[in-house]
Amino acid sequence: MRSRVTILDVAAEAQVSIASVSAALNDRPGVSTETRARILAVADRLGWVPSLRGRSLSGKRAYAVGLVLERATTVLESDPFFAAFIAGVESVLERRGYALVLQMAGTHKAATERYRRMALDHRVDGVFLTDMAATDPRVPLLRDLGLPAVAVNSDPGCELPSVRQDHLPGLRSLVEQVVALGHSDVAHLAGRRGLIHTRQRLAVWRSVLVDAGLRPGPVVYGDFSTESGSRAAPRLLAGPTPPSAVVCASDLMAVGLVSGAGALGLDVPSDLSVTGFDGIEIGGFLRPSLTTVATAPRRLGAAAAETLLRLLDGDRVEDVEIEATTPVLRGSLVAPRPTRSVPPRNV
Amino acid sequence: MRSRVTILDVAAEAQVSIASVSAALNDRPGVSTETRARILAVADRLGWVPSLRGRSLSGKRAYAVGLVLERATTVLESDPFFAAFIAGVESVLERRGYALVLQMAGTHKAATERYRRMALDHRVDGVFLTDMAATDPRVPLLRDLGLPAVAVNSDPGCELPSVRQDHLPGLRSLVEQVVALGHSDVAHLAGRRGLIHTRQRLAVWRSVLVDAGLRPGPVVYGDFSTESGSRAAPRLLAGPTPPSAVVCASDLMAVGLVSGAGALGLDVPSDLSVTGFDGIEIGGFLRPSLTTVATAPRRLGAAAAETLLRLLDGDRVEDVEIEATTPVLRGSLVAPRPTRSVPPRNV
DNA sequence: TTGAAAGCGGTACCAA
DNA sequence: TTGGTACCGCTTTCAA
Repeated sequence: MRSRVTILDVAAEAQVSIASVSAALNDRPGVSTETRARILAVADRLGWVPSLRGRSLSGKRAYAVGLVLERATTVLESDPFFAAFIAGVESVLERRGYALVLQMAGTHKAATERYRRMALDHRVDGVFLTDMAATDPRVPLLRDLGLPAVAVNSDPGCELPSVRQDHLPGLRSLVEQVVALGHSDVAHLAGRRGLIHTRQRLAVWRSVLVDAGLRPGPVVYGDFSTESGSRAAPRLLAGPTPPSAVVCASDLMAVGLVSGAGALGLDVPSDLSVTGFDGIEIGGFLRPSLTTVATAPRRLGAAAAETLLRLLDGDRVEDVEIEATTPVLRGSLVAPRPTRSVPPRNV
Repeated sequence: MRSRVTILDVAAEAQVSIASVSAALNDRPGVSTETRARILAVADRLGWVPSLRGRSLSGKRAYAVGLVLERATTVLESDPFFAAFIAGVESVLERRGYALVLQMAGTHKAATERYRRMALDHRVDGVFLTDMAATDPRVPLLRDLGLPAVAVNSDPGCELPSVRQDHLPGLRSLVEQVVALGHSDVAHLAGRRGLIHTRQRLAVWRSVLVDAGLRPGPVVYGDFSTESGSRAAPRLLAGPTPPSAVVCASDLMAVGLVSGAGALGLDVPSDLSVTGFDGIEIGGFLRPSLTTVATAPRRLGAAAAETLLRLLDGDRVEDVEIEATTPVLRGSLVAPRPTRSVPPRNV
């Protein structure tokens, strides 16, 4: 683990001062073209790579950004957003020589502490905020800490620079499709309480139904996990007049709900239509295949990283909005069976 | 972003030298008990957190370790190992004040380059190696770079310190169960060629069948993705005498295979039994529920992190083996239908 | 037990 | 265009 070669070695070998080496490497003015060429050649020959440690201490930059994932481990393990988002972030960071520091926290409190430490010990230059809550305590925290941050899918009024993908169009169009098929009793399996997108999705679901002159069906909150979807089934479907369709706030919950419905003797889609949200790959391979709303976490990650880097560069940044979500109609959504309790008119 | 408070402030406030502050904070001898207490009290009052930058430069430690994930983005997005492994790693790192630097690479070559850079610019003190190939070029690379590393599920002969979870017991027991149910024509949907665990799983599948006096069925290689499982269906099942059971090297491929079989008019489990590997949560909620082998990526991650930290501390480390995998028998595996081509003896 | 001072590997200012 | 040099914030000798 000897990295014997430092800027001093390069300077000596090229017979210049370290100041010149630094300037040459960083493409700063003040070095003649030929000196610069000589220095770079020597650096290359010696295999010199500037040490991040020295550079960080001196330059006041960690060349790293942070992401704290805050959710229960079990949920996280199958989370569809996570990996794709990070892949998008990484694709941008890599080109700029930045690294991603990933941390996980099981609780709100733990996550707060991780952010605080990352800022205090200067491990990162900025962070991403995902899973935004309506009144998110991390926003004032980061302001106090002076740590640059980019919020992902935050509320429009959020004071932080934000990147967003509009959930509404895809979901709205999906629920409209549900209504168009003839469903009049449509329930909602919502996400975790308090999260912004949980509210957004609930609001859209409700508004489409109301606009269609229908009464919104029951709402049950889950936590995005398959397990929570399964658990929600009895509460959602056990009544005397169960809904004919359930719009779920995540694909995993939708899968769980299908499973839970099956345990109650209800078949999807013949007895019940179910839709998800996220567009996880596996949804297309299930039986029935899962109707859902396709999201683009990878592009969101890339946009978030670009915004954060721009912020760190001191550029003015504006909120970014990537293309909206789109509905994906598949087998788990069909027209409802004719209701038996309401006899046909022409009898 | 002013962290005005440095070791100098603490030293001044406590009226001691910075050397004493450093010694006190790091629990080193050479400071009297009362001086130490006073220093710590002042540090606490001032809210001083030692800067990683100064510490790293001086102490020759980055207090970070790296993980380069090397797989196609699409596969990664639904990878069941990934998130859980990282969660396990993080749970250990966090307690020691270490951070995880996560990088992604789409190709072998890109991954190699990321490892090289991480070592050369001293961003991390050590790395994890996952998805070990039989002759893994990263092993000599890291040796040359002098970067400490821990291998995950490597070959027994691997020169690197390793943590492993034995795949064999769970899979062996599962295949035995398949045979015991009466399947005599059992195929295998293997993982990516060249990976160590792909070979291991293939070998176990084969040996159980051979030991039972059966001829191993066809083998098709996939890439662990759902999509690849679906694509494998025709090759695996389209022959004149399709197998009655397929043992898959991953749950996602198993799900894809079930889907692909359905497209060929084959129902699981009535026409075909399918088993997976990994034990992803969603498997228990599918129809039919997925028979699989449960793995423990989280504990593997924790063990890997502990081993790596020990290695960085200069301690002697021995390979770690966590508890073996276990089979999980569920609905996708049933006894084969009586073969029609072989008439019952008692006719 | 304490403190002064020399690094660690860069960046950047200021003279020459 | 160059080189000398003072930091950046901490760790770690080595004297006092």
